[in-house]
Amino acid sequence: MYGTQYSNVLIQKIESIADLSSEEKLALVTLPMHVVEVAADQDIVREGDRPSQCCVVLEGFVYSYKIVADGRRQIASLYVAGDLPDLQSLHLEVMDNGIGTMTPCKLAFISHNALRSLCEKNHRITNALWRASLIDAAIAREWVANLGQRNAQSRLAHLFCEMIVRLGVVGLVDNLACELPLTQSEFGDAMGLSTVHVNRCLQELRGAGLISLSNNRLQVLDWDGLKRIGDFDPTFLHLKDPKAASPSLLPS
Amino acid sequence: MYGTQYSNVLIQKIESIADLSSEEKLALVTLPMHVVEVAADQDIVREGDRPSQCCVVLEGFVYSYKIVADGRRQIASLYVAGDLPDLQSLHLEVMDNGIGTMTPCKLAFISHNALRSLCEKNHRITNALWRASLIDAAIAREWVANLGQRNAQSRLAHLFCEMIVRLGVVGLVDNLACELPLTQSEFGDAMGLSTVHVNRCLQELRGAGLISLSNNRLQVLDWDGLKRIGDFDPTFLHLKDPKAASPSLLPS
DNA sequence: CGATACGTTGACGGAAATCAACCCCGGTGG
DNA sequence: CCACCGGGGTTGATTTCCGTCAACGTATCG
Repeated sequence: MYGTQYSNVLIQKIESIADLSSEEKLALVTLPMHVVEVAADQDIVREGDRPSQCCVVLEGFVYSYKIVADGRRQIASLYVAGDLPDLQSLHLEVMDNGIGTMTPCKLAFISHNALRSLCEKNHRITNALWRASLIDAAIAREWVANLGQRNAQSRLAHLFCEMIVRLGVVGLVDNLACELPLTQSEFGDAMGLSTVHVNRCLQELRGAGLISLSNNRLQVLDWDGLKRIGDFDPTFLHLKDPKAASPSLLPS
Repeated sequence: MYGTQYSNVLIQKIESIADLSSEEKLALVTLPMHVVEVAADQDIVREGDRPSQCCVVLEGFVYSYKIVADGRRQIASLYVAGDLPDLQSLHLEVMDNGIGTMTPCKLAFISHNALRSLCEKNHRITNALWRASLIDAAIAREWVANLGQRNAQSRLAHLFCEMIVRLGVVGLVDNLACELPLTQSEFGDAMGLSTVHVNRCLQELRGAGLISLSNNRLQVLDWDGLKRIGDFDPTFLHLKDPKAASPSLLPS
């Protein structure tokens, strides 16, 4: 089965970070992929697994996580439409983190073999995928700075800015608003905070007129203010088009 | 100038994570590189730079960092002999972090052009370098978990374990001891802790008989104990040889 | 010799965790 | 139909880990 009808989201994502010729787009579109619908709160791969395929998020929210000694969970990154949560498995045999769905998801699976042979034929696609994995790493480094140096309010503001920009790239932001279906406990696991403290910080952000957040929906009310509180600089997302990093300037 | 006499450290590092044929090793050894000695506490590249070359650490300690709003610094990773601290610049135009020396260093610079043309000629080298950058990302994710979920003592213990394994791979560990020339303030910037608290935690780790640390030298006294306190699992380093991840079992 | 960097110690304060309720709401099943 | 339940959100009281401030010791170096 070919996932042609879904491939636009992958293409759109790759094109936001690299240039593709029309033949390259065709090569990506005709990649054999296997589209699957997965319910919420399911593991896609687990720590220790040795996947033989990579997964593309077509719809829904996916996250990667690590469990530490006392059972606490750290969410290490969030993945949205167009992202490749386990691209690393193409070159790292065993998974050092788990990957799961936060919401019902539509996922496309592409075998390592198909990806590898495409990469051998086309350096520019190799480079684009390599670049995608480097951006993933850049996001992880930004999270290190976020967790290591910023206070709770700032961390959450930074995360909201990141998600607005990343979701904007794939057309999931309208007028500074987007779906963001994380529970407060999941925000806590992502930002290294307790649920209770997340709740209080959200109230402060709401009270300051920066955001509204309810029913899994984020609405940014003051983009510049939120950026300032979150100390957000979109450089680390390495978008080709810098305008995409200033969602408040984009037409909707 | 060819850096043949230094290339063994790069080869050794790449071989610890991927297989190389002798032609591939030759290709790496004959890569045109420019060897430079740099004093301690110098920036190699700064946030916002657009490098045209990548740097290989031959000797010394290098780190990457980010400065956040109020001037605080987060050290995002440490790099030792064999590491490529700014490999990302091969595919990401502008640096989103700075890179600096902690000690006097010997560095080899390789132009992006040379690296790119080598990659075009040889997929296996491309894949090995890609793999190196994915391991970098895996380390960053592990740091996210470290900063987000572990307490101060545990974070430091985890860092010590990581450095023992990574330095062991390039032959810089003898009998569970290595150079680790970070000041307590630098440990703090790396682990998101204040200098004072680093100091107190180090005393606890020393008091518990797990390590001794002085004069820029780390001696692990109880590897299993340190691993336990640090909740350390070397999977995330993705070494080819699992024995290298258990330094206490290795002959010295 | 003073200057400076690094390490150490004590006192104090604060950000965030923990503990424990309680509310609201949608689902479900007796 | 309504009682019950569980998940998510909210709140207050209390605790704890860690940061900040400030002082002091020690070693190195120009």
